[in-house]
Amino acid sequence: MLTTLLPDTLVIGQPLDSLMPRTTRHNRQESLEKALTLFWLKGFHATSLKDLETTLDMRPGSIYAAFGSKDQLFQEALSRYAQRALAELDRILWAHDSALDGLAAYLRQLGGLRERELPSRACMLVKSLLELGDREAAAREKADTLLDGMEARFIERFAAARAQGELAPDQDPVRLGGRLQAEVMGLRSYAQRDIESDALKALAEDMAQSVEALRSGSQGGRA
Amino acid sequence: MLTTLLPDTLVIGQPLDSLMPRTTRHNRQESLEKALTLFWLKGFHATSLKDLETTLDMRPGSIYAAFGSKDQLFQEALSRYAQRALAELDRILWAHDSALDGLAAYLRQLGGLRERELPSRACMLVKSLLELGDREAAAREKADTLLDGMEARFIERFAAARAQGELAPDQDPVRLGGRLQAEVMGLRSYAQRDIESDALKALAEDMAQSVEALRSGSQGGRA
DNA sequence: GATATTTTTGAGCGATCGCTCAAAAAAAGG
DNA sequence: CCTTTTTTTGAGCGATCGCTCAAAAATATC
Repeated sequence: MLTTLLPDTLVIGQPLDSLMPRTTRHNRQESLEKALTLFWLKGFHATSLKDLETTLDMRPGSIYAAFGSKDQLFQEALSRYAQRALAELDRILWAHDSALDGLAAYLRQLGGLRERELPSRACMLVKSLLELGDREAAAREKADTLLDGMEARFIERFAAARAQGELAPDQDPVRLGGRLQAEVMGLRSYAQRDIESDALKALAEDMAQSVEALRSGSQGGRA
Repeated sequence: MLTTLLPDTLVIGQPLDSLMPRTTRHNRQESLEKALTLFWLKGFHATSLKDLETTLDMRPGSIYAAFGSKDQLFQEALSRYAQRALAELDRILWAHDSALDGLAAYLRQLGGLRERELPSRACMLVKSLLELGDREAAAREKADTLLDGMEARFIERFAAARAQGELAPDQDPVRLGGRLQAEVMGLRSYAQRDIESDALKALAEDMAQSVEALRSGSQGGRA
């Protein structure tokens, strides 16, 4: 067996090949989805590498080759979660001509949380915000940033409503957006409690009506 | 083990020498307070026995002799937390003749959360509700029960407001109480975010005004 | 002081934690 | 087929987890 001590040719990189993903046993997106489900359900600390190995059907080496570390995998899951949540929010908002109607519809839909089969009724971003400490500062800040993105969407919708005359000019979209964000956080945390489905629906309905009551010329009030 | 059946606080008078606790190096109440601070700050899973040993300045054996297990200690801390939170709530409510004013004052005071030095701005009961899983079901249910106690206080206040004519007869105290509970949960979770103190004050003010707007004859609306 | 009882200590248990890396297996190129 | 390169495996690392218990120290009773 002959071996060359030196490379016979200097190979310039082949960018096209390097961009072509070789077929792997595990689909990265599918693995990330499974990890997301697990992290959303159990939280960061209560999810062990053993749990991930079982759920992803991957051995530790493969997980680390694909995602780097438990912390990095968690952060990717957070981003994926926020991306889907934002898409869902947009889907509902776009289905309504009125910005206020869209926001109210989003709240009402949250009233059905107890019927849906989800890893958790609470928001994964809020769970992370409350669970993570200084040792996971990067992930916590990421959750905060992603929440900011959702709040920005609320603010944009209130601003649009005001521009269209739906909302009185003296209403502050930033303030309303923050309030709505806090209400959604509260509603979804409340949904995590051991309550009747009807109670959650009533709560969501009340919050939705509060948003609708902002409409100019409305009689207002928290009916 | 017998000692756990004995009262941990001295009762005035000394009628029963056999029930008099012997002087111990560690005060149980003080230890519990320290544990509460740690659990509130870091959560259940992120708080290790090593952390508790350091903070309480107790060796594992002493901790287990005094509190049974990490889980039991956590549950005692939860109860202590709720007891103090409820006392604080009552203190504010009692300072106002009007039930609605009392509730509004409670909300406004939460707007100052970022100035206060606390283990966490978020509610420990909510943190626990979102963090704990089936393996800590007992503690999670305890958190849920304690939250129910706070909500009952809100409902009672709204009922009192209605009885006094502050609130319109068609308003449902149960529904209003649930809504207020969700708003407080949301406000305090929002306070955990990386926001300006003024933004939190504005949010609390808006929520307080919503409660005040419930007053009969008020023009209502989410100003 | 002597004895009985309670409290505290701290070494260390078995289990699990997140993670590494040399070797094996699989896929791509010739 | 053989060679090269990438992916996957899985035993096992050092650290830490919650926790136990015999011994030591401290306190109460006589």
